[in-house]
Amino acid sequence: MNDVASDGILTREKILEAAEEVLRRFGPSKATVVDVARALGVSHGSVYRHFPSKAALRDAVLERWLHRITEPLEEIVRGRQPAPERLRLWLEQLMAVKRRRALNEPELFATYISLAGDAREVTKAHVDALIDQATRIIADGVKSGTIMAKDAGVAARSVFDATARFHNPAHAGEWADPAIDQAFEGVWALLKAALTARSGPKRR
Amino acid sequence: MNDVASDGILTREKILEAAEEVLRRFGPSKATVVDVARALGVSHGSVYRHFPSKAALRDAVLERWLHRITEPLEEIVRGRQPAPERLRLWLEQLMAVKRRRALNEPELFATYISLAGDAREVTKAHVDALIDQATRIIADGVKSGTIMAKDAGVAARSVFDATARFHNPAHAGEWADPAIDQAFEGVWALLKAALTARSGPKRR
DNA sequence: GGACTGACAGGTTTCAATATCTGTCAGTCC
DNA sequence: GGACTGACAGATATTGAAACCTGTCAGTCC
Repeated sequence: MNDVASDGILTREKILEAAEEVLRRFGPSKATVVDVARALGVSHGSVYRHFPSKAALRDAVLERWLHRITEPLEEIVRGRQPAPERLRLWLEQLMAVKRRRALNEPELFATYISLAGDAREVTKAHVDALIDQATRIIADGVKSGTIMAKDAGVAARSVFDATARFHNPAHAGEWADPAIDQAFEGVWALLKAALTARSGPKRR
Repeated sequence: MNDVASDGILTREKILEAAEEVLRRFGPSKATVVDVARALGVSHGSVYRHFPSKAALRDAVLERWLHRITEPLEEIVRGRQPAPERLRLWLEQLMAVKRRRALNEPELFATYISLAGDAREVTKAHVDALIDQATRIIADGVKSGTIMAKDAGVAARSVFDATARFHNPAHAGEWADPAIDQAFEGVWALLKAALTARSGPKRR
């Protein structure tokens, strides 16, 4: 009995693909390594040759999945709009992607949420990548004078934190509320005001 | 067999007290109406004379519990500090209370969190009460010229949303992170800048 | 007569026995 | 000889029967 998937060689990539499909179908609580192996026509022992544990496999799947969020955002980061506008576009796109995934891939989204409790590393790396993107936009704005910020990195993290309700999966349940867009407008108005204010220390 | 608690009359208030104690001890998943009745030395049927359902009882307990959060904050709302300072104090106090409760009353806190999924009414009322407090502070600041905002209510809701990470129970797990205070400082700096900026439309 | 009881139906939770899963490794097979 | 298998121990999940809970109501008891 030897029929490693379609054409014979078991690669890390093939396992990841099958594992993602299994996770998508069964969800984080029901997906097993045995299922993944079965999908590949392989014994589960073989999977352990490529990944040290189920957790490592799951993390790798999610890393890939999260990378597919950050990657398209790069295009916006490198855009030519004025930085404040670009930051807003970036936030909108981020929110849109998260909401789309919460709707269309609920099982993987649930896996992502449950991950926050377990291995925080992958999640943290994802957040860091996003904040890095925001930092680049803001630094760009500072350089061209469209944004005021002492430290682009701190400002980016603060913008990310302040908009948590709109992109953090912990709030996914609230995204159905139609008032959410209005709420974002309110927060964005404050952030924009803060970032584009004519600066200088407060004067009483 | 007739020994209604200590001194004979079963009141709504006594039931609430006992129910809170039971919830505190057993948590939201294990507390039962029978437990509450047992604690009062009463049959569970009697409890249903005062509350139409277990959910209604649980909601009433939480309403009381949440009221004990908003009430002490009133003192700050009515304080004499300049509005921006008062808003900051109010936020700090709010965060402190939430964190203290998450630590000291984990079972009731868990009940509160689980409530977000079920009956949203009580939670919503609590949020509305908090936003009303923030609105009063901001309106006060607008009146005395220390805060710039077109609509105090909108600004208050936005401040509340932007600081969700620091007081929303969905983020309770992150409150242990020592970087959380620094993160709050960053967000507060933006909010303060936005609310105290010398206003006027952006001029390029 | 009105607050309280206790037995009840239908639904949910618990518990322990059974099945499945994870991670390992000696052995098979090209 | 290196990728893969399959049997294994210990841990985790599933299952079905029994126990328990919710919500109701006719009836008891001051």
